[in-house]
Formats: sequence, structure tokens, C-alpha cells
Amino acid sequence: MAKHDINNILEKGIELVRLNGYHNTGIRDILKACGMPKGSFYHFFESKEDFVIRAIAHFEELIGKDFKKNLSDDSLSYYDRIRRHFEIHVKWYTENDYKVGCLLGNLSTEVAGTIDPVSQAISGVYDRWSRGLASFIEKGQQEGEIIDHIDALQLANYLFDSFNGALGRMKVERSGQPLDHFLDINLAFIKKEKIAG
Amino acid sequence: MAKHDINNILEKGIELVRLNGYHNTGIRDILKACGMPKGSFYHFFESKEDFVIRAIAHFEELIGKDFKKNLSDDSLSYYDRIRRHFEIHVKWYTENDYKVGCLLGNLSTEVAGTIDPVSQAISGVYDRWSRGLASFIEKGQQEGEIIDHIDALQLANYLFDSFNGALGRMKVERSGQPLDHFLDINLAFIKKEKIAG
DNA sequence: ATTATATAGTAGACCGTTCGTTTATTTAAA
DNA sequence: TTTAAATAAACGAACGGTCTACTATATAAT
Repeated sequence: MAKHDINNILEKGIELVRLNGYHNTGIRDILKACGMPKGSFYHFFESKEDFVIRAIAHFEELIGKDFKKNLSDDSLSYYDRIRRHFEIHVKWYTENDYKVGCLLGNLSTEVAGTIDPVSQAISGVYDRWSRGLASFIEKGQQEGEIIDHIDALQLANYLFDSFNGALGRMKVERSGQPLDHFLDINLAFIKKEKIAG
Repeated sequence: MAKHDINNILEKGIELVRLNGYHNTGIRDILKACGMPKGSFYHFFESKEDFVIRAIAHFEELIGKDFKKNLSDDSLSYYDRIRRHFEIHVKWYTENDYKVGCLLGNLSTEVAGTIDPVSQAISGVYDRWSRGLASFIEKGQQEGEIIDHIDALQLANYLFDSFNGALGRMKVERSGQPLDHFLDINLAFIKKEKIAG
């Protein structure tokens, strides 16, 4: 009798939802990916919706670890830390052939308009991530390398929402170009220009 | 025996997909919205996929009309025309309680990674729209009101992708704030600052 | 130490409903 | 009458969820 690790279930489920979306990922797909019987799924989760809300929390944890790591490298300026963070994500999407989206971005578009608890879970994650990023933006503003006529939290939201928009386009074009443009346009816009002489 | 207008079917289908997404919109939902029997659906469309590709083309036509109208008002500067265009869209989403997304944005995120013909149809529309918008951006660059260190077509893509990102967030937060931020941050970034004497 | 009970997890059949599609039939137009 | 358009009904597969039976392990009682 096989036993299953809940984290493995969540992670396999996240992969599937990132690739196929929520409604196009059936419970059976997740079961197959985990080699698990259906009864076990309902032992761990109340419903498909409960599953995805738990998956969102797990995703927040996974990405949250990277987030802290990427942004805490003291050898880089604050702007360069932020850029590094997004570059690492761009690399990941490139390695996945531009077919896989961000869990939260997928769910935002697909179900946030219709399933309120999912909408609320995503909102909470975005709020915490934005605040986290904003604290680094604020330091960049204090050091004079990031524009400061716009509030740091707003700039953090600007970056997250814009990146999600770029991810959607990446999937359409099956190309990393929208992500590169994010780095070179969207991100570059928040960099303060050094006025020469 | 009722007869059905294909444009009505497409428009009702578009509404449903914008609200519920592709996989969560069944053929029956569309039939019900049109008061049409199932056999008739397959008389008009080869498959669900064929339907949505036709819906994309129809959507392009609908929005394309507004697009030309919004951007051709000679009494406004080019930048203000572009802003007017997006303001009109922001108003529409507001009137729909922030629950409805953009057809192309929804499909980009939900199926563009998995259904190639849909991905290609969307890509074509975005390409044409971006070129259309870029021609106005270019004029704004020539008049000196829009920044010109970035190619007009890239700026057009920047605006479209960013707006889609903002729409996704709007659905999560059930708020027009992300859209307002798009106008006041994303769009404002392309405006050339008048350097005071 | 042994036995009994509780708990956690597994397994898979079943349920009612829905899915997109196809086939057969009916209706309308030429 | 024939052809084209539209409809109705059936098809096979799949959906999320429920339920019953079973297994393995941990805990409690003797």
C-alpha cells in the first residue's frame, strides 16, 4: 500500500494547473500524476476547490523562499537584485518552452472572476508579495537608483501585474520576447536615469 | 423552427467565455444563451475549438471598430487619444463589476499554452492591434509627446501586455484600481516629460 | 507482552450529471 | 422532387464527489 506525501500531491497538481489550467485539470489527472487512488484525494482535500486553495498557499511558500534568496544578495544594488529575481523567473519559463504559466496568473484570469475563495487566496498572496518587493524598492528609492515620484507599493504592483501580462503573451507567442521586453522596458522604467554632467 | 444569426451566437459565446473562461463554458451554456438546439451548433461550427477561433475573429472586428473610432479624434493629441482608448475600456470593465475579462487575455492564459490554433489566432490579432496602435505612438513620438528611445511597436506591445496583466489583477481584487494604475503608471511612463525651462 | 481499539490512509465502485461529437430525422428552400 | 439547412436524439467518455470496504500503523487496555 503506497503512502503519499501531501507536498508531492500539491506540487504535481500545481504543475498540471500551470500547464493546463484549473478547469482543464481533472482530479483524475492529478491522481495519475501521483499514482494515487481517488479515495486518498478526498482524504486529504475536501474538494477540488480546497485543493487549489491549498496549492496556492504551497506555491506562496515555494516562491517565497526563492524571493527572499534572490533579493538578499548584498553584493548587488537593490535595483539589480530585483532585476535578478525576475531574470531567474524568465529563465525558468524559458526552460519550460514558454508553455507553462504562473499558477496565480492562470487562476487570476480563469477563476478569480467566478470562485471567490480562490480570488481571495490569490489576493492575499499578491498583497504579501507586493509588500515584500516594495520594501526593496523603497530602499532603492532611498539610494536614489529607483524613481520615487511613485509609491514603492504601487511600483511593486506595477511590476507583478506587468509581468503577468508578459507571461500571458509569452504563451501566445511561444517566445521569451515578451519577458525580455518586460525586463528591458517595464523594469527599466523604474530605474532612475543618471543625468549626465 | 427558429433561425439563428451566427453573429448573435458568437457574441453570446464571447460573453460567456469572457466571464467563465473557455473550459468552464460548455456548449450547452452557449446553446442556452442563444435558445438554440445542439445540432445547430455543429451545423455552424465544426467543433468547440472552431467556434472559439471564429469568436476571436469576430471579437477582433468588434473591438477594431472601436479602436479606429477612439484613436481618430483629431481634437486630441496622439497621447490623449491613446489614453482615451484605454479609458473607454476601463469604463467598460468597471460597468461589468470587474468580473469579466478580455476574451484574448482569458484565452492567452487558459489555452494558448495547449491549443496551438487558438494561440496562433490570438497572436495574429495582437500583431495587427499592436501595429495599429504603434502607428499612433509613432506620430506621438514625432510630435515629441511620447518617448522615443523605445521603438513604437515595442511600446504598443508593452501597453497591451501590461493592460492584460492589470485586467487579471482587477479580477482578483474585484477592483478598478489596477486599471487606474495602468493609466497613471504604465501609460504615463511613455509620456515624454516636458522639461521646464 | 499481547490483544483490542482507534486512526490514518488506501482502493475502487458507484452516482448523477455533463462533456463534445455524431447520427438520424425533420423542415425549409429551390 | 431534390437539395440544403436546421434540429433532435443518441453516443461514448469523462466530470467532481460520495461511499463502502479494506489495510496498515499507532495507541490504549489488559
